[in-house]
Amino acid sequence: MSSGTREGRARAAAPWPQLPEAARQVLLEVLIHGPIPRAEIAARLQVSRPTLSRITRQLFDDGLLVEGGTELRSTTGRPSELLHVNGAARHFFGVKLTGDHLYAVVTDLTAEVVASVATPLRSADVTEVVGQITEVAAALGAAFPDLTAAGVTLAGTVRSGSVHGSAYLDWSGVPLAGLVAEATGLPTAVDNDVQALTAAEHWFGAGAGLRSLVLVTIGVGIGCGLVLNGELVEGAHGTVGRAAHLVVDQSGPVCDLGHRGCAASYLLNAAIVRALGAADYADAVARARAGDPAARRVFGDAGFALGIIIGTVANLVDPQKVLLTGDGLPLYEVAADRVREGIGKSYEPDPAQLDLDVQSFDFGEWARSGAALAIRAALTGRTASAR
Amino acid sequence: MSSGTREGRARAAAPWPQLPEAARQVLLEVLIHGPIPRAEIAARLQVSRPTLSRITRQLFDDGLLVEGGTELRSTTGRPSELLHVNGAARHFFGVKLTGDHLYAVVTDLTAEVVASVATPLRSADVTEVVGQITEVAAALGAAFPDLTAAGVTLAGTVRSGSVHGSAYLDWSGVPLAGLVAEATGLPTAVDNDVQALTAAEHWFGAGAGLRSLVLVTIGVGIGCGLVLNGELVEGAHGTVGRAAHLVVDQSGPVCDLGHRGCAASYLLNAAIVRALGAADYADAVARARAGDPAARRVFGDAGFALGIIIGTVANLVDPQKVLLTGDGLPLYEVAADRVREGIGKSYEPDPAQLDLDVQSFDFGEWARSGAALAIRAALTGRTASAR
DNA sequence: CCAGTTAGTTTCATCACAACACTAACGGGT
DNA sequence: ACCCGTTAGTGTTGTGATGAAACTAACTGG
Repeated sequence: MSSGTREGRARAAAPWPQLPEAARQVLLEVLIHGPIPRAEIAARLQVSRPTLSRITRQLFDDGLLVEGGTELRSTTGRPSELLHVNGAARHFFGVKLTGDHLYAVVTDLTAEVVASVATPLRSADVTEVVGQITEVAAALGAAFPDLTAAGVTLAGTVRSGSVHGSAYLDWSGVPLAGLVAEATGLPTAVDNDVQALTAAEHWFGAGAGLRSLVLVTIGVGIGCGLVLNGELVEGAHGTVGRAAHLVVDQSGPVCDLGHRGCAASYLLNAAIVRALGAADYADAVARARAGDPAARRVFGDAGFALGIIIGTVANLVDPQKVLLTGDGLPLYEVAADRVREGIGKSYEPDPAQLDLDVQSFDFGEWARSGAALAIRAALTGRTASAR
Repeated sequence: MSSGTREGRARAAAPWPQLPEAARQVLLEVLIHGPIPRAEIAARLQVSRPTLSRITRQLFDDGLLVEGGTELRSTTGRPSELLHVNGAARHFFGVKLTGDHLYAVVTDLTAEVVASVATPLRSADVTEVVGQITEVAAALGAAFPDLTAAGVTLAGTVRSGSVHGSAYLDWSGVPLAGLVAEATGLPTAVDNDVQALTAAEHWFGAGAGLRSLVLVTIGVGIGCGLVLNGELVEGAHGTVGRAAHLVVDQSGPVCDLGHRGCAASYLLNAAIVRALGAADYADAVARARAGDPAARRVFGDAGFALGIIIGTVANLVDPQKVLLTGDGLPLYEVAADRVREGIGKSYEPDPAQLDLDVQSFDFGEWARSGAALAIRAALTGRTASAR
């Protein structure tokens, strides 16, 4: 049995070149900091230029890096050649599972989406879902024979590739990474969706390369991810980023957990829909945009609660930047002033030092962050799959 | 001017041997994990035994490491020799400043206090305070000619050795590390007191070697420090760990910032004294211990607020351990059940996974954590002083 | 007292690295 | 147009750190 998994890994790992640690670091640097001259990489990684030359040559030979364009870093002298990641060199498979749907994408090495699919889940049974993932991987992957790794994200508690509790799928103790790796033959990483999105933003998004970062997602759920000291905070028990039930106003509505006036009771899409008696979230947003006073009040209060969350988390970890995203983002359009008010009420330092960055969102982001997870695992050598 | 500071650093850095990076890592490992066999260090640092031998020999020659005792790691074979840090090899100077007092200690390399002093501050003027620190360093250091480095802690915002805002001393933009380094001739590190205490607990205390850790201090102020991914979280603007003003109950008392029912309004020593009309905190504690119903209620509410803070922070960062300490610790003795209640109310995962560790406290800890800061700076090479 | 086992050290070949020296590519002055 | 100064990038080579292998040391149990 153990030899079986070992073979599985060997077979799967084959398409990914055995990069030495130094080469991985260089590739990562180019990935995160975009087109970048050699000199800057050498400075960042504290290596000499000859060493960097040797490493980049290897990466050129592997087709992972290409040169393109030049940049004058000073008024005189020879211009630098800029290094780019050759995205097309490898492709990755990303999946987001919800309670009833499967969203899948194929991205290139720069996490650019090149194909995507969304289908309803046939069943919530683990084996069925793994089977369906495998089918989608085969279908999408047909055009990309160089699929290198897979990443699966879902809402819930994930510890080292095993799902230990999921809000929408009633799974517990499911070694999903191993199962998907075995079924697809791809090294597979599995993580919580918000964690994966945080990592994706930190490597490929608005938070690229920052030392610290807070990501807040709003929508069907409320999520929070942290990057501190340049690393994703993983949590000792896989339950990092619980910020949904902060107390906002005890005379408020009641949430699912029975808290009166917690952030979730104002902020969740479902809470907004319920408070307005709207048909769905889109309807509620439409009413707020049309100027309906009740809708504006409900969205305003939700915005205030969001501000409290942002301010509270920022108080605690003092990040360089706070990213806000999620399918509930229309809330911010409608009630940005109330969000600011909530931040002002809770954030203790000078509000000017809080850099809030609102990132547009579509549902494909979740699946893309699965692919980003796969890229991350491949590059850090943590093939969280078959271990 | 710049040559002056450079000379200052060169003069001061002399007593600390120029340890190569690898040797520093080994020394650190022994410091944090106590008496430890070679094999374990080699495994942790991923180096071969020959390499480790070479490094330890260097450290023996420098007098920083000693062998002592043996340990049988298996039933058969030669026993391992345990490595200890030779604490007496170096001494460090630690200072805590309050608004009106100066607390100073000398510790050895293992952060064991070997001498201590407390004196009133003659003045809150920067130059005066630096002068007084220098006097105390000279007096205490007379018995320890091998003083290697100094560390100063105080409440307030500290960024790279400069004090940018202090609650009790009205300083702003004071390059304290540089000033003390110049006056004492010792490489000097300066940091926020709670940050320093967190670092001290992480290296020398109950959180030694943990990957993640939350420290909550209660007393005159409320502080919170974070260690995540094995590193102290420093904060992008030096304002990490603001947790004092979390909303607990909006029908509660009002704090200094005008918040109604925030944690600080219940929890600060001053708030408890005020609520009870007590003479001082000791009086309030005595009344609660004697069973006075009003006192028990006030302390109980404070305990509940403390529980909310602990639960909220633990929700967010999911630490391996939460350490509780500070001069307000009698509160926990009196109202442990209400603290647990507050945690239960706010902490979302299974409360059993929250490992709360209450650490006894005396005021010398603050100064000791200054020395720990100095040790940390010396060992990580970050002489935060003269830069 | 010897075999078996693990700890620690010495020796030595290997390898990665940075210093050095060189070529390449650019702007600007004459 | 051409040279010069400047910076980017690349071979070459000596140095130094490392781990594999072999060896010695220290212990237990038969």
